[in-house]
Amino acid sequence: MTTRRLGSAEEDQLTRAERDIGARLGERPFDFRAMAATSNICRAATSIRNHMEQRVLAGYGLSWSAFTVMWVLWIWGEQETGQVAAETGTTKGTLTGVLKTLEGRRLVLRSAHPDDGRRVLVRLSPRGLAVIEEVFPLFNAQETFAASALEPGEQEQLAHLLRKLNARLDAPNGDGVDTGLGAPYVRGRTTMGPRAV
Amino acid sequence: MTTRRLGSAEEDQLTRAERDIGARLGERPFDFRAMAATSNICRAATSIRNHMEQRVLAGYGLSWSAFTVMWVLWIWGEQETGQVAAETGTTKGTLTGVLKTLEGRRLVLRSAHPDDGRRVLVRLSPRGLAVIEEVFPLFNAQETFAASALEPGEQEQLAHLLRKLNARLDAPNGDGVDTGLGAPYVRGRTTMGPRAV
DNA sequence: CGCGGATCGTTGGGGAACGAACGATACGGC
DNA sequence: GCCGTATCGTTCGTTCCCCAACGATCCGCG
Repeated sequence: MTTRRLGSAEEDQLTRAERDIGARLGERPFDFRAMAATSNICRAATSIRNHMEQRVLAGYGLSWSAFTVMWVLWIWGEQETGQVAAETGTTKGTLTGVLKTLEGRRLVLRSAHPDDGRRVLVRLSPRGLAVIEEVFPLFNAQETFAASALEPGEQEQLAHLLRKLNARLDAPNGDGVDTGLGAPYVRGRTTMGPRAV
Repeated sequence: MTTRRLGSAEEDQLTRAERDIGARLGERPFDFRAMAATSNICRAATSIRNHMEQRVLAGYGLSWSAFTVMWVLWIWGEQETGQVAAETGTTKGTLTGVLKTLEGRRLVLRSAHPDDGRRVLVRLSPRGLAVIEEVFPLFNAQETFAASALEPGEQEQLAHLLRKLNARLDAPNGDGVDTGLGAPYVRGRTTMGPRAV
């Protein structure tokens, strides 16, 4: 093994992919520390989400987005749809569709804003409340399973490091219009911008 | 506003969302440690991916999946499409579409397997090689930016913790058919072969 | 050989998500 | 009071992705 740029102390812990990458790119001046951190974040998030969708949410016919919306309404109560969109990390247009689905299944209720005719308030229906109160314990149990690879102190340290990283990414360029309350289980975008090349 | 700068002391603390969650669910016997770890992973991954798509990939008209495929071909060279699908974490069907797009843009080349008529080999075209060699340094520079919220030692520790967590999630039930080489920037769900549920 | 089962890549349908454009509503300058 | 501007939620068109079939190909066994 001829990799030397990567951390030599804990090479035993590197994944096979990371070793191959070091062998392929090790001579180039890349930031392998940052690469290891960010790529493992992406990988972990994908694994967690797949795990949850398959083990918990599929049994209730809930998409990740739908679960996230219900979670936000559960924690913070009735809200305007714009706030929910910001907190769940989706666009307003997407949220309209998600809410339509949830409303069709009688899990959420829409109501007009008392003072502002443009706004719409959303809240969990009694049935939606029952669902999230049943689903989330299962969800949390799977979180426990995933985190059980780490000691409690390690779990806290992981969260601590990620919070610092998130603080940097959430507000990179000014303007205090941050993503709202910062709901944890955010959902990401998928599209790209203009076509080039 | 840029004037609203949180002191580093506060950044150690929980996010506003986490405090609200504690206020809302604190009385219930949930695993808040695991919740903090997993939810911050999801949040960080979303932020990273959005950041990369907007700052780097959009300028080249590359989707995250397309970038991941090109990255795999860059590191591991010519491969069968099935291997690429497994390593990038997409289904075979999705990969067909991605490869069709990339082939239409002359970034990858398909060729028949010499021995097995069912299989198809994929590799980067010279133009695709030029693109990934131009894009990845920019990508890595943004990784550096994201990770700059942490000290080098913290970056390594973060990667270390995530590797342990990934190891647990990647092979929970040993049907042995792991996800291949374990490409870092995985996307979507890994092709789940048999019906597990 | 020849046939049945297994494996591979492709296809088509449906769901999710984004961005841009649209009507409806609220607010402020005149 | 009125009209231009801003904001809010919805709709529309596109892109992306998963999944369940499907045809093509390979392999083992009689």
